[in-house]
Amino acid sequence: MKIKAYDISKTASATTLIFDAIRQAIIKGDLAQGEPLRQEDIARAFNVSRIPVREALLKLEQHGLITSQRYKGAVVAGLSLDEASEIFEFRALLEPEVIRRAVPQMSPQVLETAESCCDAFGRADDPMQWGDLNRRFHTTLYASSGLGFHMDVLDKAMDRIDPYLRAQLLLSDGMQRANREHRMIVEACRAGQADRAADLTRQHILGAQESLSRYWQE
Amino acid sequence: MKIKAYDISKTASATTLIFDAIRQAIIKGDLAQGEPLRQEDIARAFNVSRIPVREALLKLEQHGLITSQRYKGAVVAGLSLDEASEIFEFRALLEPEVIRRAVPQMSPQVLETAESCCDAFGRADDPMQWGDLNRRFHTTLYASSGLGFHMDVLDKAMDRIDPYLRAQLLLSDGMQRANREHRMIVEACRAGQADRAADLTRQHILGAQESLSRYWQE
DNA sequence: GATCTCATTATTGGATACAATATACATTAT
DNA sequence: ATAATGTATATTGTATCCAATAATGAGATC
Repeated sequence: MKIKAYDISKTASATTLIFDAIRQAIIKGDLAQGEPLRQEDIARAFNVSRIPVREALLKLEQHGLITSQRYKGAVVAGLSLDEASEIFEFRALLEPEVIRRAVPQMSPQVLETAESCCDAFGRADDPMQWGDLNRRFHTTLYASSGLGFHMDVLDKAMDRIDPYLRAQLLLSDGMQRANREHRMIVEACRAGQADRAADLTRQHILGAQESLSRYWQE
Repeated sequence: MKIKAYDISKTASATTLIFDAIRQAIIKGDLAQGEPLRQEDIARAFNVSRIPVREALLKLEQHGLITSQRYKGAVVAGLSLDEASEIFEFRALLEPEVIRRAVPQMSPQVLETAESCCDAFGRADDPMQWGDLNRRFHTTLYASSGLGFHMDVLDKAMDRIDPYLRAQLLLSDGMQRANREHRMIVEACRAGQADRAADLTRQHILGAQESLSRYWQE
């Protein structure tokens, strides 16, 4: 079983815990696309019945992380390069607006956290951490925007594309460039330059997309 | 094969049917915000057990149409003016891009369908039909874009805001103006003017938002 | 009268059992 | 041998039952 199965606690519903565990496994690439997810197997792994498992799978399907067919079960969703590109473009459209709104609201504490992500990002040598820190960097800045709905759909978009983003970070200068661009974005935020932060964010995303697209065909 | 095999409604699961029914009820305003949704009641209404009902409620929660608390149940989600405005702005950001991509791909048939929506819109006197036709008008045009992810999140945004959009159509010149603007959008599409269609769409949405905001305050 | 237990009830979360469907394999007919 | 058909098995969908929790109300205490 490739899913990390915690023993269920009472604080959160079983459904939520199972959802989180499988989501992590997919995002980190532990579960490859197309991998089937059998209700019974998952239920055994978590020491629960199939009911909460089914509800977790339903949530995963809504997030686009799995696809399921009636009476046939669920598999980890695949993503073609075209679909990945579409989601990159979606992010490139949305995130500049989000950060533009966030900049005027950013507390020093938020900027501090973002910079600590940059520092840790530069020091980390575990490729898996890069993905986590990259994601935390962006969500930290965006949180100040106060935009609930935008963030909801953005989270979904990031979930969907996360494995590809991690792959992009592993490319020759992927991590180096991401680090450079992150620091420029923070700088613009600290200076209160919302438009510049928005523009840098847009280029940051489109750059990652292009980088991934180039290296895709080999 | 001479026998035409209609698919009995076995194709859809009970969960799906319940989800659709409740979604419609919320979108059309039959269920007011804050209205509690008891699993047992719904199960009786559909002659099923609570299991498919719970799964339908989960999907509705993912769509943002209801909110639920552990051991306390679900209620129809509310939406403040601020939240509604955010979603209008979200749509204003996304839909111009979607239609811009759709215009070059539109078949004559699609344009025909869109115009038939306009005609029916003008003739209809039932306010409830306006909302349906308005929605169908937009989704018809957008379908040509081939953007799967964009449409997914857009559907969610439209679901969320639909009751407010219907309210806006009921305002003094809401329906008249919508009709006018719809025809201008179709015209641009037919002429292959993607940028113009995008711009008109943006103004169409922001106009509806402003109209609703003004009315809201008095 | 107000408020604080504490039992009662209503409602949701989850487990078990059964029904519906798909898949894999064996069997038969051509 | 190949395609069609029947059977067994695996897997999902749903119903029924029990457990955990929240809402309700009656009586006790001040």
